[in-house]
Amino acid sequence: MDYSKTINLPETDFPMKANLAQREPEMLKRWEAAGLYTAILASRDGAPLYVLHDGPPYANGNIHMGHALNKILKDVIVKHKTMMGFRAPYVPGWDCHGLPIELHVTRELGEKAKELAKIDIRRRCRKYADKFVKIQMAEFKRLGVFGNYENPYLTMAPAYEAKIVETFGNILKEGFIYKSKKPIYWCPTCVTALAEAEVEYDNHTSPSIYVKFKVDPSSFHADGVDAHNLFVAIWTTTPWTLPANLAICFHPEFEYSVFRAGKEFLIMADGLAEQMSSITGLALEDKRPIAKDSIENLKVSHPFIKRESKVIFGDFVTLDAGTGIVHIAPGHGQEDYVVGLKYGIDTLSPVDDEGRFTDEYAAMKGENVFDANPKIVQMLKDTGVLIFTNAIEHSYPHCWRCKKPLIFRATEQWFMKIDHRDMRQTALAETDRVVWIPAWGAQRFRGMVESRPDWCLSRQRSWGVPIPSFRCKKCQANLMTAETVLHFAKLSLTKSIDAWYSEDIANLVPAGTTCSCGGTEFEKEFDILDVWFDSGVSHFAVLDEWKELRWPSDIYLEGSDQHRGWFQSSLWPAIALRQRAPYHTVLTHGFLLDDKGKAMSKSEGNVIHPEEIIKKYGADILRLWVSSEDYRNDVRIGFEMLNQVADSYRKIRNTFKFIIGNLSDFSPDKAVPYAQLADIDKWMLHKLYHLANQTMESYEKFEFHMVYRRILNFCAVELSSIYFDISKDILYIEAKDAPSRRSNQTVLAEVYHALVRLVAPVLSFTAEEIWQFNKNTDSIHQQVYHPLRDEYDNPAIDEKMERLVEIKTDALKALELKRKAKEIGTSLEAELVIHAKSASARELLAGMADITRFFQVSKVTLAAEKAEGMSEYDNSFIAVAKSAGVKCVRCWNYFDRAQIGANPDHPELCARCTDIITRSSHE
RNA sequence: GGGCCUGUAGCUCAGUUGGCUAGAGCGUACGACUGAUAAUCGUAAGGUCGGUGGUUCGAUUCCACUCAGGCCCA
Repeated sequence: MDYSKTINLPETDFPMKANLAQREPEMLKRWEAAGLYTAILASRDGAPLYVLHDGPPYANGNIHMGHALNKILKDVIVKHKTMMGFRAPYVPGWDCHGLPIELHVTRELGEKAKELAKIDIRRRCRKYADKFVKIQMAEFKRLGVFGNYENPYLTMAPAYEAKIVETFGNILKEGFIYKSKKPIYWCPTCVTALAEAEVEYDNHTSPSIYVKFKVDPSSFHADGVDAHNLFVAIWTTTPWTLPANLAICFHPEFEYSVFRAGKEFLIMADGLAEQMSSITGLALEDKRPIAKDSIENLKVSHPFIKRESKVIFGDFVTLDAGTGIVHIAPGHGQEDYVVGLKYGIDTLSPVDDEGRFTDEYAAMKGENVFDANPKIVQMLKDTGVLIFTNAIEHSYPHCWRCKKPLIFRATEQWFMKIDHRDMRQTALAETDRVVWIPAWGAQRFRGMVESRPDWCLSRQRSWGVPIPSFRCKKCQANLMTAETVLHFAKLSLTKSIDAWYSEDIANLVPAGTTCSCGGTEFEKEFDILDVWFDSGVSHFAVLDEWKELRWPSDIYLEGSDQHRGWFQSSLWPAIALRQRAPYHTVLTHGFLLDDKGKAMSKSEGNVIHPEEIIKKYGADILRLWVSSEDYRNDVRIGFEMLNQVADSYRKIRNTFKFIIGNLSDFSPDKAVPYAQLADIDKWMLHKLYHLANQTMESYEKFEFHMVYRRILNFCAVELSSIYFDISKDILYIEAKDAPSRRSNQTVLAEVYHALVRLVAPVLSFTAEEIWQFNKNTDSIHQQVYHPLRDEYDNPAIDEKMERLVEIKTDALKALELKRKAKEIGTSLEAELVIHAKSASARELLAGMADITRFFQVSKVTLAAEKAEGMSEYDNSFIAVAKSAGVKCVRCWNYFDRAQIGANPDHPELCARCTDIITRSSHE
């Protein structure tokens, strides 16, 4: 007779094969149709709020793995907090203004771009950004990231733009904004400022000159040195910047000496003397080291303009070329500018928009700086301060558009003052108050806050929020007050920000605005705000404005590059206006690298796209992968890892399938009270209790890789390998409603309810699939974590089971030997004789009710002493023998012949199976 | 060149204040089962804890240097 129909095999249509690539999009449709995000928030009405404020990705291009990592992490946090019972809204945002988009648009337009008005460029940029917001939104949704996609925040939305202007106005009102000069890349041909990204490096031939700066004889004394013939030697490839020279810069740690060159004496770095000699042919003799304090005391004058050149120090000076002393023109070089700020040196830049000298260098007024180079060299020669000249070819910045060489030139820019009203101090205090994860973020951030210079807020571009400053036509004075800015902010709300470009200036300033000179006619200026300011005020524009949110946020979560970026650009406006940081916690993740630990780049050809992974594996695998990595460091990705994660996924999925299948005839009313459960059931609940607590704790600490680890281990070891394997003898074999079977099912149901929720923040699709498979009408994501009763916590049982599992481990080794010897196949064919080493373990074994089931053998004999034929293992002595008994064809256990077939109707069954069969056939 | 960070089995991660033969899961090999079956179970083999030097009775854990890699500056 075929008894296989009489056993309770797991029964379920829950598919083993996930087929995520197909099933997930269907799930997304259902979620969307059900308005799930809104429903989840509604289900948390009145609950405590948890605000994760989204850092806006740039609306340009498709998303990459970095985006996927970032958004999935955010989503896991939001879903976890929701499971914890919080109301955790998530408003995604996009950064829409800025150079990359403007460049894209203008490059596409080509020559036509020059003819288009700013407002037309802006219109095209807006359209372009809009397109990618939509694309990225769809991509984020596909990852299973829940959020308010109906009403996201866009930095180019009218209300947001108005908020940017308003915030700028408020900060101006508090006295943080000032205008000053700063050097930037400038194309004299196109008459425009250029951003770093628009600069192309190409070879260019420049004059290479060594120039001497005269030292005031009263400032230096040394035996054998004629102080009246003493010079500091410098080297430069831009003679035209010499009229703007205001200082010479030494390295604070290099060795410098006075060298005799004929009748003259030159000061330069020891390390470059030889190189200079060989280039210039100048013999440098009688080296006399010169100490740093002597250098500090030097008074040096400009080579051809009657003024002092200040002696300063900077560690950007190198020994690669030149003299080890750098000529400093703060108006014409980045390093010059920075070191100039430090020493309080003026930012002189006597060059106009077309690259011609101005009144400030009257001697060559109107002369193009590149044309002026040879003239300056000639003049240096005539004045007798030129040591040497030739030409060199080197890499030099060029304009991407006209391909002509660029200059670095100081222009008027708007700045936000950092050291105003103790803002830096307040920022540092706030830095200490914020929780940084990982902790080293605090140090890194602190260092940046301590040293950051004033924030240059203005850009000479088209695609951004205009700085509404204007000029008096009469006296040319610059006019911009809090009143005029706030007036425009209001106006932009009704008329759109583009009014700055389209409307007459008279309509944009408050009525009656008058310049101090009495002028009432104005003209607009067209600088825009740094896009970092746009996103930096998102906490005002979003947290204050969306009714479901609150200022400040609980957490910001971005890549660690944002320590310098968004975390800071968000901090300063917040400190300036509210004296506190807009976040309580700042969590950072590392960068995505390829499987060898190298950065991903197109040129390396090692880029993996999220789309690729979703197509091949599904979003849940990608999400599970994210959770498997310790994202606080850089994370590597490769197909080996993804395959591993896919294997883990299958383990978890099959665990659920097994549970579901074995619960097919179970309902809560059939549950068995805790007190009546068998030890192993209680043990399982104990393990579950701790798994749940530890998993939730790991979520709380944002250690998702520990969540992954714990759950996977639990599924593989506690459940699959131990509990399920042992329980099958009850679940399959016993009568459907046998108390032991109902006990198992009670435990399985608890495991199910706890586990499906614990897994949901990560495996969002699969958890929902499981949940809805079980005829639930709501979403798993509306649930809270399954509460487990404290009575499940049972350390005594745990201790006991631990000891028993140790013995079972021994037994498995013993059985494996027999299997290797081809004496047995399944362990049920074997019998064990066990003598545990410790008395306590012997006692435990003796007290076991289901010892053969636990060891999964047909017979266990407990020996009082170690006996002949036993082998030693870690915790016991064990002998294994092939059972001499007969197999019950139903339960597959082996019994003495006498115990089989007592009932003639069932000659091949053991007593237990006979009993089960006969009783069920009477029903 | 500077600031910060990372480097434990093939992979992903654990390793409490320095102290027993450095752990886990996965993968791999071999095997069992065929009543979780494109599943499940078992056993086993894998590590000079990036390298060198130092402190210490003793270091994966502390210090210095170094190599490789990352982020941010210059």
